[in-house]
Amino acid sequence: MNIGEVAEKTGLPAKTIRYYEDIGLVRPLRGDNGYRQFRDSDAHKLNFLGRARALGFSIEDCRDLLALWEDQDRASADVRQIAKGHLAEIERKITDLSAMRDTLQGLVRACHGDDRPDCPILNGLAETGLS
Amino acid sequence: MNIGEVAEKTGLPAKTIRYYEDIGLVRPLRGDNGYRQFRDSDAHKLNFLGRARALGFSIEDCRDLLALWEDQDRASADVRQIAKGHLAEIERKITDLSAMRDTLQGLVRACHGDDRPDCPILNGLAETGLS
DNA sequence: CTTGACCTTCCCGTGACTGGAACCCTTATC
DNA sequence: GATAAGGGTTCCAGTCACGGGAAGGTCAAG
Repeated sequence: MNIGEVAEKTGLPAKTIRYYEDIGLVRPLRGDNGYRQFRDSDAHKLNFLGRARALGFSIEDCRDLLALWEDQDRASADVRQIAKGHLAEIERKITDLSAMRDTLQGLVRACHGDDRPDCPILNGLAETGLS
Repeated sequence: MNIGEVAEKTGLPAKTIRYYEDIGLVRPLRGDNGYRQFRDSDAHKLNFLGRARALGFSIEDCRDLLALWEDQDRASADVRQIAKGHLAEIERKITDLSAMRDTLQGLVRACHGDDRPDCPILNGLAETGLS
């Protein structure tokens, strides 16, 4: 099938699929007209990639996961290792964002938000550790 | 003061400070030797920028916040608007990441993670919406 | 034969920096 | 006066994972 069809099936933009070929994640055949010809196995790979990306895995993680997926002799421990690492990263981000949210919420709540210039948000941002 | 000193005071890397000058967020003077000369007001601006960036505000938000900070006749409502918009963005990110975490946690828990190839994580990623 | 949808490659831009090369200035030491 | 260390300067390239758009080739329908 052509790139448009596989794009629709996988939900990935054609641009993204071309990019994935560029970096060697997928290797479709080529027809006489130069068009990419995707096999079912290519579509399944792209589907896998789309799901992994949607879970926030980096492209390099995806590359490793794909290799493990293809490897019938893999150890599930290797997969789990990658997933746990990524999970930790996600949790770190959530922690960071939650801290930002809490601070920002405090400032927003303290600000009356009218047409006067007095503003606890700006005061909070201007707080100095400078000597 | 020179860039090294203001970098230490604000906690921002010198590279970042040069970048901020490049994009017009701060405009230090120049000495006869070509070195940037930062006034206290520059250091305070950079401190403000560092705090706003640490709360995840984009550079363009920072630019607007800085302008409001400098404007004695600002309306605090304008500041609050920016902050609330950013807060909503943060909350959206937290929601997205939490969904990823939940899915991933489910997969990781289901995976025994030993030397056998059978792996619920890979199975989960391979699940297809393809016909 | 033409139209329009699809495909191709190629190059630039994104955000917010970071790293590195090549070079200049200042200060201290020998 | 020479030299070395530790500042500073500019400029260019790279990051990550694509997206936009130009210029052009291909295919099916009318």
